[in-house]
This record gives sequence, C-alpha cells and structure tokens, in this order.
Amino acid sequence: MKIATFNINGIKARVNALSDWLDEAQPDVALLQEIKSVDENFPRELFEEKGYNVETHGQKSFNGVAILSKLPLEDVTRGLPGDPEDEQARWIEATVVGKQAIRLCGLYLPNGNPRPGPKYDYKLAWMERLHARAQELMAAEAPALMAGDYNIIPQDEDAARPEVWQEDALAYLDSRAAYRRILNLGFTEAFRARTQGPEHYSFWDYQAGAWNRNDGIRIDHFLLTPQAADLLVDCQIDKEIRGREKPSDHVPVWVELDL
DNA sequence: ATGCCACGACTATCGTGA
Repeated sequence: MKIATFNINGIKARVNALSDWLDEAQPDVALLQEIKSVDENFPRELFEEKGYNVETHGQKSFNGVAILSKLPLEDVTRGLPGDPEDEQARWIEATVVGKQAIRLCGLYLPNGNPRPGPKYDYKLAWMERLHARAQELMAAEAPALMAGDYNIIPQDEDAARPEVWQEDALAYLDSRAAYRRILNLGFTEAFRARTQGPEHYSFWDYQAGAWNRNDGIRIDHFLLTPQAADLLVDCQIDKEIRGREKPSDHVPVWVELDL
C-alpha cells in the first residue's frame, strides 16, 4: 500500500498539478495539507471520479487537511484532541484496512514564526497535544502513522543552509527538542530509516530562486509506530514535481507499506 | 534590514506562509 503526504498550498490553485501527480504516482492514500478551503468548496467529485474516497477537515482561507483513499475510510475523526478552543483545521484521522488495519493521522503542524511570540507558543502547545495523541497510538501497539507537514527541520543536514534557520521556529532548539520528544516515544521516521545524508528536501521557497539553487529544507515527515515500521518497504520524495508548472512549494513524500 | 513569491480574501491591498 502506497501512502503519500503532500502540502498542496491551496486546492483551488493545485487542482491540475495534484490530479496529474495522482495519475502518475497512483498512491492508495494521499494525506493533504493546506487545502485552504472550506469543506463545501473542496472539489471532491474530481477525485471521486479517479476512484478516491474523500474526507476533508477544511477552514476558510488557511490551513485545512484532507484524506484521499482508494480504500474505504473508517472511523474518521477531525481535529487534534486536547484543546476545544482550537479552531484551526490541522488534523484528521482515519483507518484503512489492507491485509491488516492501519490508523492514519494527517497533520499540518503550526509554523510558529515569528519566534518568540504567541504563534510560537501555539506551536509548542500544539506539539504537546501531538505528544499526547502519539502516546495513545504507541499504547495501542498496532500499525499507525502520523504524516504531514511538521514544519520541523529535524537536523542541520535537513537544510541546505542550516545557519539561516538556526533561530527560526522550524529549526530552533526547542522545536527540535519537542519533535524528538515525540520520536523518542518509539516512532520510526520513515525517510531516515531508508536514506542517510544531506541534500534531501521536501520544501523550496518560491522566493529568490530557491528551487534552482536547491536551497531546500526537509519538513514533511512520516512517523511510524513499531508495528507500522515492521511493514516499511520504501520511502521516497517526489522531488521532480517541484520543477513543474504552477507547483506547490512542497513536494509529495510517500511510503510503501506491506499491507 | 527588508523584500524577494505565492495563495486566498476581496477587488487594492493585506495577512500568512517558511
């Protein structure tokens, strides 16, 4: 089963690019972030025609996550638990059943800039709630994954110019520590389980010719529970998508799981 | 030190992103 994550930076602007990539990559499941659309305006029919079931958790103008799946999506829940006051649409979960069942969590973690400030406080608080949900997934001792735009550069090797990001909310000491605290529950970061070394990125800024200079960062991640990591066959970044017409600033990352 | 580019909302700029 091929499961992908893709921050599309607006569904309206990405309908063609997303459709083309789905046709070629043929993921069984696509976890989407930054749909920047309310549920009613998401062009679900377009993807249903391709054989996908569609579940959205949208919001006006900003954020918004969705799941496309060729298999039925069961037990869908929306919103990260832990703060009923939080109105931002950044989390969606569902179960799909292949040879066995797997719980899929799609997430759009807050950016957190400028730091310090209320947006950074929100990022850290959100990561604390993510930690709590991650603990539950670990306790279930079953295949599960949390994938999406983490807005975290885990290590210096995950940025072309790490010095530029040192004080930024994406790479700051506290951000990395909060991310590691989740990893240290026992998750496997799928990409690094398969590929070592620098110059592997999932985001290139639209500005200053970042793509042409390969001035990227790796911020889109798959975290697998041990029972899901047992099933890991492959994990790749579809880098070439970034060089196409009207691309998102992120590219898809996917895992192949033996289920 | 700031804008560089792109998106969506509302229609001329502006908040947001990373």
